[in-house]
Formats: sequence, structure tokens, C-alpha cells
Amino acid sequence: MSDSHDVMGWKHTPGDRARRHSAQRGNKTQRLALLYAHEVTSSTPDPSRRNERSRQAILAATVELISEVGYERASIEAIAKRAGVGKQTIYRWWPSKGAVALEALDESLATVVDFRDSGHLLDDLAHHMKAVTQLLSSTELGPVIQGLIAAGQSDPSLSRAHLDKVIEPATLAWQERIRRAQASGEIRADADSEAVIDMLFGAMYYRLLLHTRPLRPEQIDAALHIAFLGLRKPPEEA
Amino acid sequence: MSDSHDVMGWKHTPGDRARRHSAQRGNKTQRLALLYAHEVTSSTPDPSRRNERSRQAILAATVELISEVGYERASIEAIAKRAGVGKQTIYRWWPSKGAVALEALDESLATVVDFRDSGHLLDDLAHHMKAVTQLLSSTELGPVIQGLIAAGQSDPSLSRAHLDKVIEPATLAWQERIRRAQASGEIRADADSEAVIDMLFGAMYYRLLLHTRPLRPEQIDAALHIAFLGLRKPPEEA
Amino acid sequence: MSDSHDVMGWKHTPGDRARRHSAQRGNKTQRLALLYAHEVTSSTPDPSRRNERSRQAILAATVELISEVGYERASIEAIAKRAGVGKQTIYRWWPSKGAVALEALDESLATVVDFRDSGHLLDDLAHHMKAVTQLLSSTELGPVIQGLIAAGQSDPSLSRAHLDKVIEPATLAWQERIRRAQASGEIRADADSEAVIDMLFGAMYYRLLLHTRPLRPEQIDAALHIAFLGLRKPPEEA
Amino acid sequence: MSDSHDVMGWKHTPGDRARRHSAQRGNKTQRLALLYAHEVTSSTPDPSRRNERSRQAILAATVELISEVGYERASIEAIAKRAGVGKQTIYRWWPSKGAVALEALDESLATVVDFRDSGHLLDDLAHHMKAVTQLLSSTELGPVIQGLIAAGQSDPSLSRAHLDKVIEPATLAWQERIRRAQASGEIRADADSEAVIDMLFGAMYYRLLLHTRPLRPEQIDAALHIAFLGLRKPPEEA
DNA sequence: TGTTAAGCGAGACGGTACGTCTCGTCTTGTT
DNA sequence: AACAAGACGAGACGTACCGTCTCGCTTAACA
Repeated sequence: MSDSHDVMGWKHTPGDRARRHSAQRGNKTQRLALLYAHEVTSSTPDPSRRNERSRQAILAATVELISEVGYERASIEAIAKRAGVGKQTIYRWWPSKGAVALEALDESLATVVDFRDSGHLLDDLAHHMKAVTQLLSSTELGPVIQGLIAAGQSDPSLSRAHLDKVIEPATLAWQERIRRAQASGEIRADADSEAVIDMLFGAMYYRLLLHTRPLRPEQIDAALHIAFLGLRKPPEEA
Repeated sequence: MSDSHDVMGWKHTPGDRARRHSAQRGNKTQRLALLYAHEVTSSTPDPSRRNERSRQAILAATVELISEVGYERASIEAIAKRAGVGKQTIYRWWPSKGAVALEALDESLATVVDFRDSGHLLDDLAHHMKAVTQLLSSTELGPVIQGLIAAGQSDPSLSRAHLDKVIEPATLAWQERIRRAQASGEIRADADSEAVIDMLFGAMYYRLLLHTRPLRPEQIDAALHIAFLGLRKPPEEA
Repeated sequence: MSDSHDVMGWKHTPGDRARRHSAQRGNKTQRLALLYAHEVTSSTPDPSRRNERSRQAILAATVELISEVGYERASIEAIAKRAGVGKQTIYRWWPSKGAVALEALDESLATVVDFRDSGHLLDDLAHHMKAVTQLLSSTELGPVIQGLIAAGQSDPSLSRAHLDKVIEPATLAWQERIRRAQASGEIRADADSEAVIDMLFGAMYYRLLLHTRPLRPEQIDAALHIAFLGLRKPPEEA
Repeated sequence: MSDSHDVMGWKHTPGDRARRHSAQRGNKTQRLALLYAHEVTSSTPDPSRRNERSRQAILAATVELISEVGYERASIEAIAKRAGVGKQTIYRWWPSKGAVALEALDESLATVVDFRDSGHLLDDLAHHMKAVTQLLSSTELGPVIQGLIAAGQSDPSLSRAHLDKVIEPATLAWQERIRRAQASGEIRADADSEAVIDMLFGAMYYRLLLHTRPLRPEQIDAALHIAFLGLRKPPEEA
């Protein structure tokens, strides 16, 4: 199971690797995995023999290079050279540059983006969205994310993986949070939670990808202001 | 002036071409342009001698190829071959594949997207946004737009040109329209018109580019519903 | 005809190129060739547009590199770099490193090896074989020839081309010469001319390829001595 | 001494292995060898622990693969896989593919080629050369020998080993035999025995390596006919 | 009405990067 | 410690396109 190719073409499930390295060698999980060994194709590499040092060097080199020369011009060849690694070591574990970039992003992300429930939806949304804004504008990961989305336009499996690992975990959590706020009467009940997310996150990504204006935290406040009060003329002003 | 390179690197101003072709050959405007010929670099081509048949063939081949094999895999080499044209004829008039795609998009666009003012902002927005949704989801131009935005992530001049020709004309018009609605008291006055556009258009592009869910007209209604009423619990429900 | 692929996979007949360059542009031969243009496949390059400077640079770089680092370690990549040429320019005109080496050898050969008929077979053979010996021992072309024969062991078409262009023209001429000497009564009539060539040339190539002893002109005299007198004990000594 | 690297880079002297296997494990010869162990580098493997089954499998797989796909395309990787052996097991005991092929050839050879002295030089030469011809033309070992000589062009130590193990034992023996025939008056005394061998063996290898014509036993007779009688017109015919 | 200069179709060119292959070494766990 | 297995750094392979260039040809504007 942990060895089989996933939708993205990855030859392993990156999460398993982390678990492996945090566990004792030769433990039960390891032996269990061997029972499924017959399921894998002959060309599938063995994640338990993977060189963690190389993996880290590749991920680091990827983020560095992309932030230096941009996503497009960061070739796999250059990444390998910078990481002091053979090209094949990249191709062995990832199906494309995008997959490497996504894993690099994923690793950096855990610590960056939070999710908290203070009981006040708007405050929490503002806090989260400002963190995301900062991430998207950052010199390091901003270009990685832009490049990832760009590459996703012509690589459905990369787009899918990006959704699964990065986008949906957050959006689904927020949709759930919104539905709870509707149930508790904190906000109106007839709003489509998915549409709310599309609008709030969309506003950020629209600026990021269309380059209309620079992404700024103030934008978040303006957006939440509108989302909360609505455009309709307030009755008391009538 | 019509011959000088613009921000995108175009060797002509596409608009001039249209004007040229609607005018008689050899008229005064033409001759005037030649007076300025000494200002341009020696390699600047003469738009008055351009082969319109080739230009159309290139634009058509570009849209066809992109919709068939995707933006990335539609190489300039393949476009030239499909159009029955030499590569140099493309490089002579456009600086990049993206520039060709943008011009192709621009030509197709005029007829597709409208802008009307019925006096009812929400209705007009809904009408426009549904037209845009249809465009973005279309088999022909959808991939062109996606590819254009993707390419824009690593080509600022393309992104700029896309903004100038396609995005901003619409968004600026809508921002103006919103401000008029605020002035006339149709909607509340304290909403940032730019943020409104970011949210509404962002909601569409977010789905288009992140591939969370297919773009649907119903989504537009849900978004406008939220934008108009807001999330705040209506006082009468309290 | 002159444009079609030959046995070796060459995209042209090298000889034609020479003729082309010695002729006036746009002459009859040129126009005639166009009549046969429909015979060539779409991917066949057009020899009349070939860059002679590049061709010469490639051939020179090939010989240089091979004599410096040996045939095996002279990669096409390194040849291209040394010649200041794109790899594709090599692959466009030759099917393999061996083909380049063979053409380089062929061009150098014309001036090197002679064929003369003084009326005295043994003298002429000695003269020719010593020239060949010198060639095979030379620092420049020796390694090219060794490499060519080595590569020919696993590339039949290269071996074939080597035979056609270099080996057989000489051996067939000598076989014919031997037969004439038999007819004229200069040497005995019952010797198989082909076997004679195999033995004389074989003696040189045997040393070259098996590395038993260095190739030396004296060896030629010893071989011809045996070939002429034979091993049989002369009757007068009995 | 038996453990030290030889010219070829072998980590053992193959002959010792044979001796070892014919002896009881742990006998005196074995223990004696160990006394010299300190002379060898730390990475030198211990031949007494060598797995003979693997060695045989490797040699067999090598000959098989080469005869199936040719020398060039028989990679060490493929040989290891076919032999059911780790790559390191090959690299531990041989310095190159050629060394493996040579040992495989050497083992097969003992039984194939004979050397006899019936007192009639020409007959014995004919017999031996026809056996060699058969060997060189065989589907199994022919390609091995061709490949070995080809590889020898860019690997002097392989060429040297080939000479030492295969070529020179035979040629030296034949040179000696020829000298005896000269001493006994069986053939003329002024022929260079080395040149005779070069011519007779060269005739076979020339055909093998240059691919002028298929190797045939009849060729041997023609060659010996010439070598014996010589080309000179016999006086009695005058 | 012939001259001439630019656009054109075609495609060769010097390059870069691709994704694959094999090399010879290194690492891991088994025998 | 040799072994089977195979990951690793290295780098060449042959291909696909890039953007520039050069070649004849066609096609106007001018002379």
C-alpha cells in the first residue's frame, strides 16, 4: 500500500517516509510492508532504502532555485546539480519538477499556516488569510506556489495532488467551520459555504495570479468587510 | 509610433493592423507612418506589408492546437507547421507564444463578452459573470486563457499585456459601475470597489485555476447572493 | 537519388556535397536534383543548405578528440562542444559517431594512400602496404581506424560503410592487379587472389588490432618475402 | 601473491581458483596464502570465500547474453540480473565486462582448441586453423571474441590479458613449431616465423573483424597453399 | 515595366533541457 | 565477509524546441 504509485505518479507516499525515519529500523510496520511487496511493479524503488540526506538537499535546492530564477527556468538538471545529486535520483522518486516543488512546499507549510477556532469566525478567517497572504507574497515560497499552479494548468495529476495536499485540507476545514457558524447562529444560514471560500480565497489568488495589484493584508480586511456586511444598502441608512 | 516596440515586445500595435486593413492601402496614414521609419530599429518589420492571411492562419492554428493538445505542448514549431507558415513569420510579429495566444484570445473576445448597464447592478453582474464563466469553461478558449495565465507567472510582460488588453478593461469598467451604484445609493457606500471585483472575479478564476470544482453558472448566483446580503445574521432573525 | 538515405543511415551522399560546393550555385545539377525532391521523406534534411564550415569543424574535432582521449571516450557531446556546434547538427547528418569518424577518415585518406602500377607487383605492394602501415600507426588516424573497426563489431551498417568506402576500393583494386599479374605470367596462376589480400592485409590488421607487436615497415618486407617465395624448401637446397 | 592485483586489475589469479576448488578447503596451501594477506590492499576480497556457483552463473550468463544481444548491448547490469547475482559480485572479482568475457572464453577454450604435432606442419596448421575458424564463426563464442577484440582497442589491460591468456600461448607455440620445422629442414629457413603467424592468423581475423567475407574452412586451404608454394612463378613452368 | 527590397515558407543552425540508460561505488540486510 | 538487491552520483544518450539565421521565392512600390 505504501509502496504503490499514487495518482501523481509518486513512487512512494511521502508521509510514510517521515514515519519510517521517525521509527526504529526493522520494526513491525517495516515487516508488514514487506508482505505487500509482491504488489509493486519491478521498477518501483524501495522507500526504506531512500537517502534522506539527498531528499532534503533536493527539496532545499528546488525552493532556492525557484526563488532565485523562477519556476520555469529552474530546470531539473540545475536542481540536481545544486543538490549535488544525480538526475536519476530525482526521477526515481518524483514524476516531475512540479511534484518536487509540491513536496517542498508541503514540508515548509506545516509550520507556516495555522488553523484555530477562537469562536469568532471573522477574526479567525482574517488571521488565517493574512498568514496565507504573507506566504503567497514571500520571496521564497511565493514563486513556488505560483509556479505550481501554473504547471497545474497542463498537468492534471499535479493539480490534483496540489489540491489534495495543500488546498483542500484548508478549504474543507474552513467550509466545515462556516457550517458550524451557521448552525450556531453566528452567521446567516442561507450562504453557500463553498461559495464563501471561493470568494475569500479567490480574491487572494486572483491578485496573485493575474497580477492586478500586489497582495496586501489590508485587502483581506476589505474583503471580509464586504463578505460580512454585504453590498445591500443597510435599512437603517434608508 | 505604430511601429515601435511596446511593453510586450510586439513589433506593432495590433489595433493599428485592424485599422490599416479597414482603410485603403497607400492612404495618408500609411505614408505618415513611413516618415517615422528612421526612428525604429533596422529589424522592425513594416506592418503595411504584412500578410493578413498568414496572421489569421497563425491565430487560428494557435487556438486549435492549444485546445487539442494543451497550451504547454502547443509549440511554436507546431503552430507554424499547422498554419503553413515559416517560424520566422511568427517571431517577426510576436515575441512569444503567449503573445500570439493573447492576440488570438483578444480577437475572439470582442464578440463574446458584453458590458451593459440596465440600471440593476446585480442583474448586470450576473449576466456578465455567467458569460465569462461560459467563456472560461469553453473547450476552445478556456485552455487558451488558462495557458495565458500560467505563462504569465514567468513572463511579466505577457501578464502585463493580458491585464491591459483583457482583464483591466473589464474590471475597471465594473469598478466604475460599482462606484456609480454607490453614489446613486443602489448599494452601500463603504465597500471597496476593487475588493468587490477581486472577490467576484476571483471566485471564478479560483475554480478555473485551482480546479477545485467545475465552473458553473449556479456558482455565480451563490456568490452574488453572499456579496449582496453579506454573512452577518440579519437583525430581523435575531 | 542523391538525397535518399543510404545503407548507413546517412542523410546524404557525402560525395555529392563536395560536388555541390565545387559547382556554381543554381546550376543545372541543382535544378535537376529538385526534380527528385518528391522522393525524399519529409524528415530528410536538405544537403544544399548544409553549413560546410560546421561539417569541417565536426570532422576535425572528431579526429582531434579521438586521437586525444580515444575512440570510446570521445562522446558526441564532446565533439559537438569542441566543434562549436549543436548536437543536433551532428545527428542531422550522421547516424552515429562511427559514421562521423568514417567520413573524417575518408576525407583524410584520399591524399594519403596511393595506388600505382609500376609493372612490378611486389614493389608496388610493398610501397602501398608501407603507406598503410604508416597510416595505421599514426597518432592521428590510427586510433580512428581502430575505433571504427571496434565499433563495426556491433554496428553492421557502419562496418558495411567502412568496407564500401575504405577497405574494398583498395582490396578490389589489388585483387584485380594480382589477377593481371597472374595473367601476364608475373606470378603463379593458381593462387586465390582474395586469399593473398587476406594474408597481406590481415598481417597488418592482426598486429594493429590484437596488439601482438608494434606495426613496423620491416614486417611488410618479411611478409612479402614469405608470400613470394613460399615456405616450401627450395629444390636446389635439397 | 595469488591475491594481488595483476595487470588486468583482476583481484585474483583465475588459475588459483581452479586449484583451490580441486583442493580440500582449509588445507595447507590455503593457510599459506593467508600469510601473504597483509600484502594486499584492504579491499581485496578473499578468494577462499568466493561463491563458485555465482562465478559459473556469471560466466554462463555473459556468454548467453553476448550471443543473444551482442557484446556492446550486454550490460553488466543485465548480466548480473540474468545470473541472479548482485552487480557488486561481478565488480568484486572482475575489473570490467571484458575481463568477465575473457574468463568465460578462456574456460570454454581449453576443450575446443587443440595443438598437436603429427610431424607434418601444413597438416597440423590446417587442422588447427580450421578449428579456430569454426570457433570464430560459432554463434556462441564468435561474438564474445569479436567483442573482446573491439573492447581491447580502448582497454589496453584487457587487450594484454587477452594476448596473455588466449592469443600468445597459441602463437608462441606455433612459432616454436615453425622454427623446429625450419631446423629440421621441413620448410625453408629464411622465413620469419612471426610473420608467418601474422599472415596465417591475420587472414582469419581480417575476415572476422572487417567482415569482408564470411569465414570459411576453404579459405584456410587457399591461404596455406599460397604460404607453402609462394607467389613466385615456379621455374619448371618457365 | 523592370528594379529592388521586404515579407514569406522552409528549415539549418547553436543551444538547453528533457527523460532514459548504464556506469562503477556505496549501503543495507541476509546467509 | 561474501552475497543479492538496488539506491546513489555521474554523465552520455538521442529527441524536442527554442529563437536566430540564411536561402530562394513572391509581391508590391518606385523608377
